[in-house]
Amino acid sequence: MERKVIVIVGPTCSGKTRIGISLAEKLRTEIISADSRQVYKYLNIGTASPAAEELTKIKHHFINFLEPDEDYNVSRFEIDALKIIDELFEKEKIPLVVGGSGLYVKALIDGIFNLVDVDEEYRAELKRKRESFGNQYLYEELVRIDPESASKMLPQNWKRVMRALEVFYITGEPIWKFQKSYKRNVDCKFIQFGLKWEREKLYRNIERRVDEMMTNGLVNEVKNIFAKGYTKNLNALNTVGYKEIISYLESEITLERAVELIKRNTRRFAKRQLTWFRKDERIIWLPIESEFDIDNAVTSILKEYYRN
RNA sequence: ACGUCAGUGGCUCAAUUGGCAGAGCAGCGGUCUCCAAAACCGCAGGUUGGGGGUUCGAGUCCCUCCUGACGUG
Repeated sequence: MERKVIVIVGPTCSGKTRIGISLAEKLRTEIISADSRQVYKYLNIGTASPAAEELTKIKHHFINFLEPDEDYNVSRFEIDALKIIDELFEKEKIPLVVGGSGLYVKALIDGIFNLVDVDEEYRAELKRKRESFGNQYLYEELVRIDPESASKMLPQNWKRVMRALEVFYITGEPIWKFQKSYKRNVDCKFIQFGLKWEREKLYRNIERRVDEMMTNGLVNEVKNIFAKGYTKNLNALNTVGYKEIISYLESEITLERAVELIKRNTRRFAKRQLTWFRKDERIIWLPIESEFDIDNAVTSILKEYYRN
């Protein structure tokens, strides 16, 4: 059997979940989710995770499989997802990847250099340094050890600066060497499909969905997460829909304002996703005008898949 | 009708004594090799309600008209 993988990408609220499930049913296969937030348990409403009944109908990988305080990252995703892909091929199923986390999808398709495990202690140290001395301090440290990478970043972008420092600390080599030399060989062909909506329609979908999240009890979902003992500074909760509700629960903003912000931040997020995916010329874009086209998209994907 | 206040980008507002019309939000574009729904960067947008006047120079002062809010009749 030829090792071809179907990948569905697109911004939030574009109908990936629905198309994915519909395709999975037709192909009698399973879904590999490439979503950095749906990986967490208890974050369902706010991440628009597939509904419980959908999850029982179709097997989904990487949804609700981590506690909110567990660490996860792209590199682990690449390794884990490749393993699932192999397993599916062995069962003679067509792997179906569905997701909106651009970097996750990219890592799966093109690979990402995989260093030793993250050094949590050093990360904490960098965090402390930033808190006491500021971005500029960290940046200057990077300029000293890896001026080439430093020249490509700004001091304000502390996450990148920290990552570069971290890589140097662990390996003794500048990060750009790994970025440049990395090559992966996987005997798999990935066919990517992107769901393309008119911007205005997409934004309308977003607004409608945020309203739905509220009526479905997003506030309670957040309260329940706290009730389980999790704290607000978890990466899992640094997520659109959650951070705003947390601000509301801490009386920093009104509920109305929180909803407004969720809508705004989701729009911005969608825009960033579009910027990311637009760059990838391998994506086959499927124009979608309305909900009805979602079914047509499934047909197009199947046709394209078997044509290849 | 008279009086008072206001009118500046799509929205909310800045702009010393008259001295280069600015900011936030919204919008748009971009960056991205393990916290990525994260973390960043950039761009555009204005005949300052219209018209006239004073002045080297007007968002700002004067006149007039328009619009809106409030007050009095």
